Amino acid sequence: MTDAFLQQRLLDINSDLAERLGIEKTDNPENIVVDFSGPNIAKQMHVGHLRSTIIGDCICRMFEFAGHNVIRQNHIGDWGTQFGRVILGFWHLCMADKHGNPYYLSELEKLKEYAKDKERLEELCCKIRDRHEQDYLADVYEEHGEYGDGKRHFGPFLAKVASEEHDIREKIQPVYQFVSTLEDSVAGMGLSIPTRNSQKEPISIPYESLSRHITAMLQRGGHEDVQEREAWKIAKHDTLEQCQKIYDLLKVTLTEKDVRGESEYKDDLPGIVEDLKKLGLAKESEGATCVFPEGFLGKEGDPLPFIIRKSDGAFLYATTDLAAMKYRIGELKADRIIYVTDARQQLHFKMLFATAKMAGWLDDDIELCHVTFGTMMGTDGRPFKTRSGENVKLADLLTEAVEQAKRVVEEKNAELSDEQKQEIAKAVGIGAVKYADFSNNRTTDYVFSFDKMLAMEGNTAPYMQYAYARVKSIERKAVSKGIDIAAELAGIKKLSITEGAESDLAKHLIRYGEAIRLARADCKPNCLTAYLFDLAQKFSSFYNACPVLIAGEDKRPTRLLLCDLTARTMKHGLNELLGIETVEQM
RNA sequence: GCGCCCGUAGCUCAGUCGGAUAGAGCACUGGUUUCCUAAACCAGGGGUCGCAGGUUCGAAUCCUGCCGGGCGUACCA
Repeated sequence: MTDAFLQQRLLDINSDLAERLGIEKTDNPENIVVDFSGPNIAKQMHVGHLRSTIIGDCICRMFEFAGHNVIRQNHIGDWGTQFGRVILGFWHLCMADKHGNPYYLSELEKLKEYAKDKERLEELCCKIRDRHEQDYLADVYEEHGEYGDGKRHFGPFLAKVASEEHDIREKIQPVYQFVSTLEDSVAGMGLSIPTRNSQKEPISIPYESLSRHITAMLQRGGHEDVQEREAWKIAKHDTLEQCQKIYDLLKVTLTEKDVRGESEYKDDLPGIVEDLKKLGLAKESEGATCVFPEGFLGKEGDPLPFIIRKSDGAFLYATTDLAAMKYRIGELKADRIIYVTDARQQLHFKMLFATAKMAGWLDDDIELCHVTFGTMMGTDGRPFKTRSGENVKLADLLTEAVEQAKRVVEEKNAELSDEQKQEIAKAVGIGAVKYADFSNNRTTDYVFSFDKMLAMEGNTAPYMQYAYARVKSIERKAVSKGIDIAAELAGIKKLSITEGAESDLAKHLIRYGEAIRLARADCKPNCLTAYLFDLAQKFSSFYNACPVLIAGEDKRPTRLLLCDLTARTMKHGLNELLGIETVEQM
């Protein structure tokens, strides 16, 4: 690389008025659908959603910057089995209301406590089941030979809930957990519970499959379930509101308009199954409707099914994903679809892609891409959980990160105002969580540690943010010394790069576009963080070796330019592409 | 059993469509503040790239086998 070339590139970047640091847009803009985040209804976002959410967001930002038309799709889990659990949860809320006792709270604790004590667990489950049966039967009536349930208590309760949604807000999540935990607990105990089938005939089913039974009935499209759907809407709205707060906190570019959940495809599901049957691809097998894509083998070497309808008639995520894919190709005109999920879903997506291909739903030029990532581990080397083995809520994790960052700020910079400290703590804490994730190779598991991610040394958010703050500090000092940076940079025609640190920094600055290209091509944010870390290191060396403001007239403009380009590049990378905040002072 | 991912310095990891003495960070050792933020910088030690073959002028990288770990493998997502 000649000096002339290097200087010309730096001057070109400096004079780029489009704020693109001299990086061109693509000549070939595509419609790129990115499916990411996808939290579940009635469950708070937990650490399991973090990676998909922020990696997916980064991918969107990178393709958008390249000039593509990115269509974000938050494929939330609001149909499927959770649906039945939410309804069952509401039923328990109703019964708790009737008894004047929120039994689900204390019983949830006990179910967890007795998890390893089979005898006591069984005793508790029997007690719960017996009360359930009594409550259910007390709410059933028969008139003129017609069998109905929920007319006395559950129906009116749901009507009340629909009109007083704020009252229910706090209760959905614990009761949902209660239902899930109860289901897990009673599995294999051989308990059964009375309910009805879709012909409104009384039947008895295994207790652990009650929520699935409800799901299946609702998916068959019972018109008498209007109330349940109304209540479910409240739960969904509530969950999304909580999620949006977290997206905003994380600086993730998802909004309500990007939400298109599983339920949006519910009316398409029977058609999907029919179409695949007509094409001769879907067959009945062990009561379920399955596609057997070529090349997928099960344990005994037999063909592996891609199940699109369960034996109880309910649809599942395979069906929904097929419907979503048709929508994205047909309505959104996707040229490329990127799915961002954990690596465990690889087989599902391989079979999904194979099925869509066999069905002829894919033009050859449509690219399907499954971007996977590893599990977040605790420092003990096991998947990151709380001490009691539960998923860590994302809201709690982020709060903790900001608090820990606040402590560091207090320690390092006690003289700042409270407001400044809080702002810095937020940028550093949230930034640290995101940066730690981005800087690790997507495909491998990574160990989550507050201590490491909040360290000032090494490839961390605070180190980057500090480097940025130091550049900004030079600018502030320049103003107080009466140096007009804008004027010096505008009039710059020729650079003077003599020191090794200057040249190292300069050469690195002109390679930003290359780093972005690499990161985007493989959907690997760590390529970008590696570049930015190198940049911060090279700047720090330069900062130490080459004084800027006291440099002679011959050197100062060049050094000011290097500072300015460093700041612009770091800010662009951190803010625009990674969604990590920078602060002017720290 | 089969499939996918991983195995690189004491620790955490980059580098993997072949290219020169294999790179960071942490930790460890020593040094640097009359000068723009020391949350920094500089210097140093430390690696048979899991093992064994093969392809190649050249392999951490590609191929085969093995060992070790993780995940998945019919009605959860």
